[in-house]
Amino acid sequence: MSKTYEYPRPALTVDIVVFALDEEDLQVMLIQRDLAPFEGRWALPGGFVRVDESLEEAGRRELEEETGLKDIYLEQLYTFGEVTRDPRERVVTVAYYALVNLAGHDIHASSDARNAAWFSLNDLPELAFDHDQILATAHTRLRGKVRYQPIGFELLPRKFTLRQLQHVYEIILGRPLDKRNFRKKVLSTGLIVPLEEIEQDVAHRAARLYQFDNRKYARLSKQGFHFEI
Amino acid sequence: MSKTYEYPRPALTVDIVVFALDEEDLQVMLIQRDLAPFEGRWALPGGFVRVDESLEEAGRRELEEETGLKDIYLEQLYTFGEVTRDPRERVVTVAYYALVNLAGHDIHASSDARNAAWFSLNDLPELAFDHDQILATAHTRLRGKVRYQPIGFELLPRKFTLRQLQHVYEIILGRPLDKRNFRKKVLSTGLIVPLEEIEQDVAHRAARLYQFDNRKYARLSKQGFHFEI
DNA sequence: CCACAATAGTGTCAGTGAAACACTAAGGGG
DNA sequence: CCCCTTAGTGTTTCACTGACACTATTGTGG
Repeated sequence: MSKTYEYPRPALTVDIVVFALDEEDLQVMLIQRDLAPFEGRWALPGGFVRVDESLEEAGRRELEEETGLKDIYLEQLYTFGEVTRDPRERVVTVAYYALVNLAGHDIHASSDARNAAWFSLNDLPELAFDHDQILATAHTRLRGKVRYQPIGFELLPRKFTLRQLQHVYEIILGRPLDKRNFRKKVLSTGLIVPLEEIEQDVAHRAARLYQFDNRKYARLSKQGFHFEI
Repeated sequence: MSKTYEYPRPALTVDIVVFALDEEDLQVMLIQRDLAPFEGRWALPGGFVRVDESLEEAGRRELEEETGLKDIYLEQLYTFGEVTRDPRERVVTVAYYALVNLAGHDIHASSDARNAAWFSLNDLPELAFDHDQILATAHTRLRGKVRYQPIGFELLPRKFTLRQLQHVYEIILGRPLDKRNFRKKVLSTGLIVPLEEIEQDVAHRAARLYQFDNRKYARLSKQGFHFEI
């Protein structure tokens, strides 16, 4: 299986920043390393790109192998290629970020028996390699992107209340939003459709459930529509 | 110099989309290939990443080797890694885009004796590999980015008239802008400072020259300032 | 069953920014 | 000196943003 090349090549990996949301704040999925270097440190899930799979395929495969997550929103973030970012040898990594809703997915211990866990962005352990930098880049991108692309929905279940949606935006943007203005703006896009359903098992007036209209968004996007919160 | 690895590795390259502007439209720098595959076809400048240089260093090195361009605005675009994008073997490429002003740089034939030339985006030859896709991605990014980051200046000489600046925006955005509104908006940022100088050798009333205040922009950026046209 | 607690849901007004719009000023060329 | 070309300048209208407070509904507990 070994292979010889005329010139030395950097190793190529993918790393994935998986974001989720709980009541309090943004969470990120980390894996505890069981090998040197950085043994015992927490790191982003990821691994080597095989020669017969695309970068995104590699990202999805590694994510499922290490955390059990699949069928999630995944987008390329940036490629990190500083010469010394890995102490062993030259490693270039293509970073992706992913958004999941905590309720919809089981996160299980990885197949490699490594430890996988969610961490609040406000309470992170020290990370291996340059993963703190990758994470910071992902966080910045998320904050920027959420304002002009409808990706907030990826962090929620398919049916959600406007309160939940506002909460998503408040946590990502890091500031409170006005309820009435938020509802006006969101509904005025026509992309959030009300359902004939209300939330269940709450100890107060139940809120109406809404759903994001993906097809309408796809149609509008092609016409140069510009979503904005 | 050859090297053996336990597992096969994709080759890693960088490709650069260099934009410039003439009176009419956006131009891109292409190189005519003198080797198979796609011999004789036009392609983006680029080449292999060495193990002892970062990705951006590789991009700048290749660009200077192949086109003579240096000290220009360069930013990472996207990493393309489809399995079959190169017919020879698995090649992953980190794409960058660059902005230059035509007047300020000499573009010379490459050291590899390959042919380098500017092409209008509206009149492109067929490109090698997936370079048409890379170019399209770069064009989209440029159009998006120009609206909320002051990169339009990179396409102009250091001293420019407001007419020239408006022209840059009109060509990138692909639509005419109102002269008075444009001037108001641009000047209201305080980042474009008037000089005690006017343009020379024009057959009509000469316009005042302006200059972008990089230091002020850097200062404002840190404070979360949001440039927008 | 009634009072309370908790969240859902709704409209207006003021201020700000965006877009539309046309004329006078300056300078070179013939 | 007339003409051509581009520079340079303000106002008004309209739409959108942000600030702001009360009533409605439902479950809980005494």
